[in-house]
Amino acid sequence: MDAPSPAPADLTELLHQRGQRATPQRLVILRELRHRAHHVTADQIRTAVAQELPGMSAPTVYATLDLLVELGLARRVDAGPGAALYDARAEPHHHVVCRRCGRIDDLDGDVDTAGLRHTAERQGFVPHSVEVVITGLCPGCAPGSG
Amino acid sequence: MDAPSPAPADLTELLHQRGQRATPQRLVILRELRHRAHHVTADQIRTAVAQELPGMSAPTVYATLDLLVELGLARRVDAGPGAALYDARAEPHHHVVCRRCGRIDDLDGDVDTAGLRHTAERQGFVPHSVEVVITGLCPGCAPGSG
DNA sequence: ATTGGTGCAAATCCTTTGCAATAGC
DNA sequence: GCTATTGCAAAGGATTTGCACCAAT
Repeated sequence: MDAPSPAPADLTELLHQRGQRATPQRLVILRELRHRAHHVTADQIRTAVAQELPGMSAPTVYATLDLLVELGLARRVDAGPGAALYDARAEPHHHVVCRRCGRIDDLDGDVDTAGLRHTAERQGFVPHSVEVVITGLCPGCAPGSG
Repeated sequence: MDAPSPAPADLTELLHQRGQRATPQRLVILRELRHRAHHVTADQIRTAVAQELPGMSAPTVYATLDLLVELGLARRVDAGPGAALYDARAEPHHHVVCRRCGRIDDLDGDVDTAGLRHTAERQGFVPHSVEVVITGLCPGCAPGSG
């Protein structure tokens, strides 16, 4: 199948390879990100990990999330105004955003990202990740549902 | 110099149908948006139209862009941190973002948005627009290009 | 011991809000 | 004339920066 969620130990190794340090903050943030099935904001991460590591600062959260994205262990999703979202789901997946209530859900199903990547390559780009965001009305906000 | 592109008169009519007013600010912003081949930030719009309508305020620009998006005449693209982008290109198109220099280009080619919309519908969503953003390295930043 | 990382607080940037004056209908 | 819309200024929220202390290697 697909990747069986690499253990957080990988992060330690990855960091050491780059001459960086495996701090508790980094390990805990990645674990929390993986523990969550869905996308979270930087602030939600901060709140969530406060139980394990009280006093973690916002700059640390942002820096760590950026680092995880750079390492390819997390994805950043910009879906409209407000805070950016992060997730560490192993399988590729995309999102639907309700433009009325702001709700964000996963879009399951097969997306031809290979084709999209190929198109980008033809333009000289080296694709790294593909984000698909569908804007519309969620079941709760769609007319005729309430 | 004048606009051979679709007449802004459409906007006037659309607004009147909704009991709203066709102000010069709205007409000029839409024309400017259509005149530009690419995506622009709200602030770039403000700078650009300053020649025609000096003193246009930021709130007006944001409100107008929101309105145009709501009317389906413009699209908002969230591609990473920083300011949101807007464009009024008629044909569906998507974007590639360089994660090193931040450059944003159009991704040309056929994207199966119909399939994506259908997938969203199966989840009970009413899709409005589909955004595809590919992150990676642009030709200038890719290794081996210079 | 070294130096990368963290926390604090303030700064910065983007966007929205409140209200009086203006201009479109 | 009625009221939507504008402009001003300031607030609001998300993210980043500078610097001193601490902790991972």
